[in-house]
Amino acid sequence: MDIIDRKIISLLAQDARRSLSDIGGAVELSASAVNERIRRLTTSGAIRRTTVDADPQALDLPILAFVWIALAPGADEAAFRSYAAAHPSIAECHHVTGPWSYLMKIHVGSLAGIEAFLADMKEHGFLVRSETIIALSSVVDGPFILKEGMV
Amino acid sequence: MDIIDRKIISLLAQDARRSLSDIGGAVELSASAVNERIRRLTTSGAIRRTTVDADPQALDLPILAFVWIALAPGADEAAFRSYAAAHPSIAECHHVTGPWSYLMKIHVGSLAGIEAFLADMKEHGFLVRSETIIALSSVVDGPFILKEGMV
DNA sequence: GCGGTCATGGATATAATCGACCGCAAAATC
DNA sequence: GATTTTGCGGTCGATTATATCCATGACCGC
Repeated sequence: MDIIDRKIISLLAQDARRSLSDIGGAVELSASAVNERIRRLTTSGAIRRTTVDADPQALDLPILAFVWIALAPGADEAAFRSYAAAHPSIAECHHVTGPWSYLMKIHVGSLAGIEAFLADMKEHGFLVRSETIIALSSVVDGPFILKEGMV
Repeated sequence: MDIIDRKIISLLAQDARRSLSDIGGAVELSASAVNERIRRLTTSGAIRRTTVDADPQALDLPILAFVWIALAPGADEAAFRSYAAAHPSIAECHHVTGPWSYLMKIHVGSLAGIEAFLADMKEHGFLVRSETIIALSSVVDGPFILKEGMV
């Protein structure tokens, strides 16, 4: 993982469809060498995957919200984790410091979608208390990766 | 934007390097048709870009934190926005509801990096008050896109 | 029936992949 | 300390796979 690898990752981050020879030109290496480096970065896990950043608006998911939750006492943490992993609306879910247990980032179609989301978690017995913060606008937007179950 | 377009986006989200004929097989369309759909999705903006999801650990940015900030009264919002957009550590920055002005997601190399980050914002005159939440672990991890200035 | 939209299939251009070979630098040996 | 060995990472050219383009044809709504 040298400076060239970083440069390659940075270039791919901007546009993963650039050709190997194009990238090679940018880092002064042959296409083959770049290919080999990308292969190594991928197998070592430094590059986790190549993906597409979609527009949530175009997919009818205009609402971005952050949900803090306190897990119900005695809740099955493992069950919660697989629930969160499989849930199509949950883009991220982090165990965090501070007064709450988890912070989740969710994409939904409407405010009703937030209500349904919270109700579903309550039904599953995970939720005792939560706080929802809605993003009004995004100065710097993270990529939106469509989850499998969301189709 | 029909169900096939969504399926294509979903397939690309999992692995943007799949071949057109491969995707064509999955959605029962020819490679050409898939190519044309992807072209349309890209020009219409439904697909914003193809990118690579990197491992922050591999890039020596093991710490993920969320920072709430209250913008200094009378601070130049436009200046703050361009500062945030250009800042290499800021993966996301959202204007949000609730008691704080902005919620930011940042990747740094160490706890000292958080301190430096906050100090820099204070120096720029944006910050009056902030609260930092550190992610201990991630149940569902968002993609990490290496920002240009981070190389 | 007509125009527009979208898919097909084959031809062509472009790009990725593979294999043989080379050079440098570090480790091992004399 | 000099020399050989070894392994990593590179280049180049050949091969294969893939994307792109184009002409044609089916389907749908008007």
